Amino acid sequence: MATIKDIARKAGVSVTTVSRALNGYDDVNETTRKKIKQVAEELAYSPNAVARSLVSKKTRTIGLIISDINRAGAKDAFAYEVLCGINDRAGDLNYDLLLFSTNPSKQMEKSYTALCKERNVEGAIISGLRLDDPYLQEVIDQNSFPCVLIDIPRTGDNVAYIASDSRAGAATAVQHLLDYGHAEIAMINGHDQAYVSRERLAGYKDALEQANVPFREELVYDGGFTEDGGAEAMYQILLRHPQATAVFCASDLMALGAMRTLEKTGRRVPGDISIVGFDDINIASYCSPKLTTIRQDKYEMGYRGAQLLIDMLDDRTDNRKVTLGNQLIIRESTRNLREG
Amino acid sequence: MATIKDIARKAGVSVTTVSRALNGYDDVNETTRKKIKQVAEELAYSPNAVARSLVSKKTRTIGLIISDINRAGAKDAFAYEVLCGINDRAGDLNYDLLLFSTNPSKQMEKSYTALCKERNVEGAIISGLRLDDPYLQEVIDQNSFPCVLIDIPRTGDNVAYIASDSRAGAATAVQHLLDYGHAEIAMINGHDQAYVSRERLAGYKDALEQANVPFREELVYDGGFTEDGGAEAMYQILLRHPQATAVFCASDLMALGAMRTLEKTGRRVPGDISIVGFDDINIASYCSPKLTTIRQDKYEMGYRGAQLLIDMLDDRTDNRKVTLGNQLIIRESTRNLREG
DNA sequence: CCGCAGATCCGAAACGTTTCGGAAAAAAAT
DNA sequence: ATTTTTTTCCGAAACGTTTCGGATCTGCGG
Repeated sequence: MATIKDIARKAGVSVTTVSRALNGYDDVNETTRKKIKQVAEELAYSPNAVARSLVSKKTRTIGLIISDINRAGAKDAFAYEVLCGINDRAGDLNYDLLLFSTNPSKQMEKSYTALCKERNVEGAIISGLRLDDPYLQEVIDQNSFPCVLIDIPRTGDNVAYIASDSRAGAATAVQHLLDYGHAEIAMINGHDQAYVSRERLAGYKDALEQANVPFREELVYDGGFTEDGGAEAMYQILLRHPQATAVFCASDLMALGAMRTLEKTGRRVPGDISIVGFDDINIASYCSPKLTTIRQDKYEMGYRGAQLLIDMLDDRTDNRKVTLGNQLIIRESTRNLREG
Repeated sequence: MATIKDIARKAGVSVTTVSRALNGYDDVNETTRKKIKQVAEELAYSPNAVARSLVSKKTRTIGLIISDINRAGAKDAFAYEVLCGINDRAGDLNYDLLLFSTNPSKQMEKSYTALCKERNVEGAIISGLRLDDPYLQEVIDQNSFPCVLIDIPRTGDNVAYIASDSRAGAATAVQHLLDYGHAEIAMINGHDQAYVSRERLAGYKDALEQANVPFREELVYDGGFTEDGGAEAMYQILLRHPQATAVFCASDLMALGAMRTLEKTGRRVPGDISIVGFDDINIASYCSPKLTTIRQDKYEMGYRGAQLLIDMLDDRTDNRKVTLGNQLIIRESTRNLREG
């Protein structure tokens, strides 16, 4: 590996000059610059970013802590789409992404903060954390690097977040069912350590209240955000609330599980029961019946999240909260009881 | 940011001792070690990985060049699943992942080799490259870091690859159609700069030859690996080869496109035409009819690819080629003409 | 001929670690 | 009491860059 010193020696100049020549400073004669560049070429010189970072204190790297990058997350490609958004925006602005090996199986020995500090990333984007994550608070309190949280509404001096408006989205979903004349609407939620679950439950209540339908706690089940959990919750609903005509699911994956249960037990969707999901995952528009759902723009979350982080890095913003809107996509899984 | 020097000063020892104490060397008195650790704690010391890398020449980082991480790739989550596999294995072995910002829009100014060398990654995994990628050859010829290619069958001193056996997989798929009594089988391929396309075409020919069915070039169309491309290719097939009773698609996404065309034109799958795909993407088991396809274990590709790379890093293997088997998954999109 | 401005270059320090080769002190062996 | 070993420590160099503060040289106006 040729270094700047090798070039200096061979070109008969100092390392200072080589550095300045290669970095385009203007206090170096064009002839020497040519010469230096040529020598660099001959030696197949490649700058050492590690050494550079050490002195410049810049790594041009964004740390990524995405705890839901795993096999299970392949169906709803939530993490993936967020990642794509981040990757695209970061790429535009010439930042590389450092994906930390957060090992979910054995508990981590190092905090997220420690990881980021050690590696000198300039900022970090964190996604997929539970509210009870032991290291979350430390991230929020820390003050050494800017940080963007995805779907976790916490802010700090150095911490911003980007989230989709789960509450309004859920309200829209339930409103849609109410508009279609459904009165007894059950809900399959995720789990109570997810921010989005809390919000979606709140949205569910909002819509009911708006329509003067009393909220009944017993109509809400947790499906843990998994397909199997959704399927299981649906069984409970069928058993205990046979009068329910609609179910609002806090994720499409759980909605898919619920539909599986309904199919197995001979119910028709939306004939007997209407289903509305949340996310608009890819499968939603291919399954049968096609799923009515609330679309979240996950790519946009990543893209805007990366932008937000970089704005913070450059001190270009004081904004610490970004909320994205969602959209109701009506497909085939909901039935209008008021028509025929 | 407290450094090792600060600790040394405050603890009244040399930096050498601090370094050795913190790194668990045994030539330091346990009392001093305690003291040093305590001071480190007080100062909230966090080691600087950049400085460490500079001298140790190790970054414990694997470079990732995955050119198909983008929005379009969300449906077939190929890149995603591979990434998950890599992430899991790399995480187990305590490597972090550096995702390079390969900007596909504007042509890149730096080669993959240059990126990896500059950042001092210990090795790299490359996926999603076309055979005519201008920088591919350079990677293969380079000798400065080990590299694993995914689905690109090229090797070198420092370059290994992992691929799924596309040829055998394709042959199995076509064989399945032949077994079901189909005689005129069209094919929708990807594009000719993809290795897998070439292999799948070869597999298609293999199966035909095996069954003494003459290969007819005009039955093969390119769909560019996109859903729309598949839909378009299907129109061509319907128009020009109305006798075809089955289509083998080189990807599930194109198969989905083809089914869309068939539905629009009033054909029934598998009643009128049988379809078999390739990949087994998530949607394949949810769409209607459910898609018969060849399953590739993409997660496994990533996982084993990471393992292979790390083996190379540790000089633990001479193996430069890994091929994974595929599996025929029979669902609902193929009809057996021999029964009823 | 002097002084000065601009152009071009360089030495040395700094970034935060690791590690080599040895030194001082304490303990053990002779 | 002297030598040898062991334990514990440290100085200094090295990794490959950037950058600060000059130094040297050239040409020009006065």
